[in-house]
Amino acid sequence: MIDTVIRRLERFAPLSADEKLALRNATSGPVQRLPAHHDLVRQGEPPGAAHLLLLGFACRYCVLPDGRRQIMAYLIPGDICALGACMLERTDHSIGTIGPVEITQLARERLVELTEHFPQLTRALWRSTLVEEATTREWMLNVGHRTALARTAHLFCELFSRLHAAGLTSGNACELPVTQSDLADALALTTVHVNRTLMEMRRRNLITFRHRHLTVHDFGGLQSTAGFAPGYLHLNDPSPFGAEPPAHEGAGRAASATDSLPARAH
Amino acid sequence: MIDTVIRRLERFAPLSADEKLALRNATSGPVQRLPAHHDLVRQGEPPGAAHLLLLGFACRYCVLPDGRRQIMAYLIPGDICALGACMLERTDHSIGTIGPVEITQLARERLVELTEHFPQLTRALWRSTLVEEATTREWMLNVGHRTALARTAHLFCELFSRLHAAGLTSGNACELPVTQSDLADALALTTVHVNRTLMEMRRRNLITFRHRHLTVHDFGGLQSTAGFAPGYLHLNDPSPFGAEPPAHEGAGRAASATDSLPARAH
DNA sequence: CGTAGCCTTGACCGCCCTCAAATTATGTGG
DNA sequence: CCACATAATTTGAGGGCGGTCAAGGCTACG
Repeated sequence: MIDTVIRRLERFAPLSADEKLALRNATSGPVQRLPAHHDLVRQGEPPGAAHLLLLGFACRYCVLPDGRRQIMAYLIPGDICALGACMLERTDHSIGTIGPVEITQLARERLVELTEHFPQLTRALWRSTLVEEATTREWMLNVGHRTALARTAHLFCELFSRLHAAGLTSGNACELPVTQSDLADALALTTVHVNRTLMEMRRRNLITFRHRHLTVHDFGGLQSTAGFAPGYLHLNDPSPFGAEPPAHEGAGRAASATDSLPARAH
Repeated sequence: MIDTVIRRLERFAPLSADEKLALRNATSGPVQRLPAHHDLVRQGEPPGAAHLLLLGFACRYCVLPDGRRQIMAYLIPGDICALGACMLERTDHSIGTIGPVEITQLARERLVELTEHFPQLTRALWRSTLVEEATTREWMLNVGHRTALARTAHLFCELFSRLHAAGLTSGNACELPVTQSDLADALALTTVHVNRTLMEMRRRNLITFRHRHLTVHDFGGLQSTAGFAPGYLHLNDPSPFGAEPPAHEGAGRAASATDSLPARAH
């Protein structure tokens, strides 16, 4: 798994052998198993350590005074959780597991050491947090401007693309260990409406999502209903289904030609 | 102005004399005046340079295929525009002026040099982008979960606090050179509804916003209608109006005791 | 086999959008 | 300094997307 992380970081900056070794050493601690709904970092507390997520899903979230939860990012295997939080003195959000997960710690002091000695590695890590920020901005577009259908489609496009890049898809399907309620919290919708939207998406033969298992029937259709342009993910990977000009590319929405996504699985 | 920037960066990491000097030199270029609605960075293009904003307002924004604009951040004097964009190969958003501005450039090569030689400065810059990200997350809460009234109040709380920290307020008032349409694009509302909301806020004697001039009549009330907790801004400055326990601090919303905001001006 | 969490469906309602038009600033050339 | 054009603000009427409340069915797991 650490190889996946290094490969991803090297897209952001070339790493020397020393830097790779240092990163390996920093993440070579014991593997911890954690249950579902367990907080790695809690809002308002000083950050403990960062964590490399090996298995399972986690999320960055906030809880509002009235108890509603907003999920601000999904974290998938290969992601470093709480890297940003770890660089600040006080965290303004929580990071928690969704289902059971496996992680390995990346101690805060080690991280500070790394950033003091290795400028290229630092740049790579910085850039990876910038991509997270770009994703957050895209989510802001999602909750602010898109209809429930487009919004949900967009989330599925993003997750499927990221899981594909991480090698966690098989064909046009993948495991997505989240409940409809987790989706609702990420989409700023109610579970009731997420359910209706999922029904509608199945009716349109875009996707089916059952038993925490996602099948994409028509990625092109999904993409165009979402207005999904994957550039912000900075994946640079071959897209899940080949190549096709991204749909809905009107004024200003930019997408590089190399990472467009295709119309139809099978 | 550069002193303001350095002071802010020093809250994130202690800077050596060398680092401060290098930063001064990097931003000592000629002052440029730019008109309103001028793009500094354009969505999809490789980033040119970063810019230190000296006077006037700018914003980070995206334009959706249907022409709607989402403003994702307001940039005020003392902010470094496009720092994040400059660290990535391709920008996924635009940065444009709102009214006329004065800026000074920070060339990309200089920025790369700085980050290669000065780890503390790099950390400070990194952290400043992390605070931007935290602000983006807060905006996501805004557009996703708050009513038009709370949403607008939240934006005013944030802007007033930031302007206060930058020394750009006078008493309970400040210049806010944005139109209702600019507010609408930031709040994911229509101008029509922003107008109605501003009316309502004046009726409640919270604020008046006329002729690009904001007067805060009741910051405490504004804060509590917004559910505003300023921790995410990492200002560490004395709050605009003194001290008071933040309102609406229910489950999970954390705020440090040092940066709460007060009930009433005068 | 029982229980708790998760999913599904229906009826009703409210916040904010849409469309349209009037009124008031802002700015520019004469 | 005024005439005019353009931008910005204000107000009204009506409609739709998604929320709320409520109840029933399904699935997983001990």
